Amino acid sequence: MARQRDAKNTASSGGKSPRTLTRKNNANGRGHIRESNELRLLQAAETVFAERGFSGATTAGIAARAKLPKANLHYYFRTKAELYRAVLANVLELWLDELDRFTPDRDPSEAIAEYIAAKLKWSRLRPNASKVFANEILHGAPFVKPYLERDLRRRVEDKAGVVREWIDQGKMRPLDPRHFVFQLWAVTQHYADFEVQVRAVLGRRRLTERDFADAAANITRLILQGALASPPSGRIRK
Amino acid sequence: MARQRDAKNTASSGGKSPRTLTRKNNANGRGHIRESNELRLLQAAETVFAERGFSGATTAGIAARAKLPKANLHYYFRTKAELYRAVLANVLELWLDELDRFTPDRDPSEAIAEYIAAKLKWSRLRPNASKVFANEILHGAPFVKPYLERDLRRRVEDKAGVVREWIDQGKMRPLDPRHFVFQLWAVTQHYADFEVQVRAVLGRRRLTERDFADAAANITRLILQGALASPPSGRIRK
DNA sequence: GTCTATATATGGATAGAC
DNA sequence: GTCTATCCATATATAGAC
Repeated sequence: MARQRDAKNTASSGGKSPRTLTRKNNANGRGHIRESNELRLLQAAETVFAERGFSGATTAGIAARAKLPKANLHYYFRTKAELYRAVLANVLELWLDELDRFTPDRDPSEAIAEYIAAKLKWSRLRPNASKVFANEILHGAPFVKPYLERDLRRRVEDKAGVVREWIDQGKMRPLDPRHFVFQLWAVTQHYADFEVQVRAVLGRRRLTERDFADAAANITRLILQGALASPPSGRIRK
Repeated sequence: MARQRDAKNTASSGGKSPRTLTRKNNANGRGHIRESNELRLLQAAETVFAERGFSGATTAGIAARAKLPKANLHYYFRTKAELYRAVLANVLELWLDELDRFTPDRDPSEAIAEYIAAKLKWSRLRPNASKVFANEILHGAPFVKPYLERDLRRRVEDKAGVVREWIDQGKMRPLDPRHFVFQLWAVTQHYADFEVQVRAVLGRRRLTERDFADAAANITRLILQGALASPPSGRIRK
């Protein structure tokens, strides 16, 4: 019983666990402690899971980074796996809606450019979120496989339909929409997931905003030139 | 310091460790046992490190998969880290020379298409090698950072020079050569590293040769259309 | 609701028999 | 050169005092 806590309630939604209602955390504004502690743990966990992976991360390490005693962590999140799930849920929520810009009525060049910019923005602002997800997928998606096979698949199918419409309208070159989405994901997330390598090659101690601007410009040009029906060349335009 | 064994000696080069020379492993053809055992351990390790990461992998698990007792593993590779280094060295060797097709005199469209095909081939044939490397980078490259900062950086600088020449010759659009290389890496390695996600979205139980052929076709078209100076449109050609 | 102290498990590494 | 038995460190999780 009271041992089962929902991973989702930590994902910034307001869903309080029953236990929260016990003492001093209602109308008058209490429950701050729980909320702020959970948030600190989630942030710490995002960093540590990104740096060390699931197995490499230790609850002691996460707690230390959050500046809370280890037992406290286990009070808020019963197991390491539960905390990990909560972190993953955050990442998915972060990315989920960015593909929504793909609608048949929009200009593909605009929608695609915006999507690239948005994903790169997350790679810059939340590299650890991206890394945790990458690590999860890399190792066979033991936690999020069902999500990939249901929700993500549908979502991509859906947006693939939009891309097909763009192609039919003569706005894009003929291409496989699903592979196209893979390519968008790959090039944008690369700057978070392979950050160390990017830094090494560019000779940077840290990636600057400028570097990300360069990346955005290069990616956008490459993708748009590569995928859009070239306006100057004499393609059929309805 | 005698504790440090060179990672490279295990990487299929003939460099035998001193200990190898003790009993029955020279001219007359012995040392088979060692060679075959090391090979089996390396293959098992590649799989297990790919599936679980460095911390998640256990020497017991690797030994079990290689069908050798755990102590045997520690006989051939003193520590888990040493075995891991050997696996990494294999991957690097695998990829190292593929960029060599980039030479100023070659046609960029050919060289680039070949490079994409080669990297995709490795993603198909040795996905675990790619995953081990991705995992290493993801977690800050604790083992290969020096390699990235010296060898890899120089190599990319070198090939960036070639791309610049191609641009100057009017064969490619103006773009940042280093980011261009990142994009090649990202889209090709994606099919190994994010394989589970690709499978989920495509609804495959396994990726087929056909899937890789589709990926190759889509990537090649996108990149070539995106990066090459378009012959039909009226760009300046020296 | 917080934290110290600890039970229990697991894994890396090695000693020492064969 | 091989492998069983074991040492020791570390990690998850919880009991129980505050």
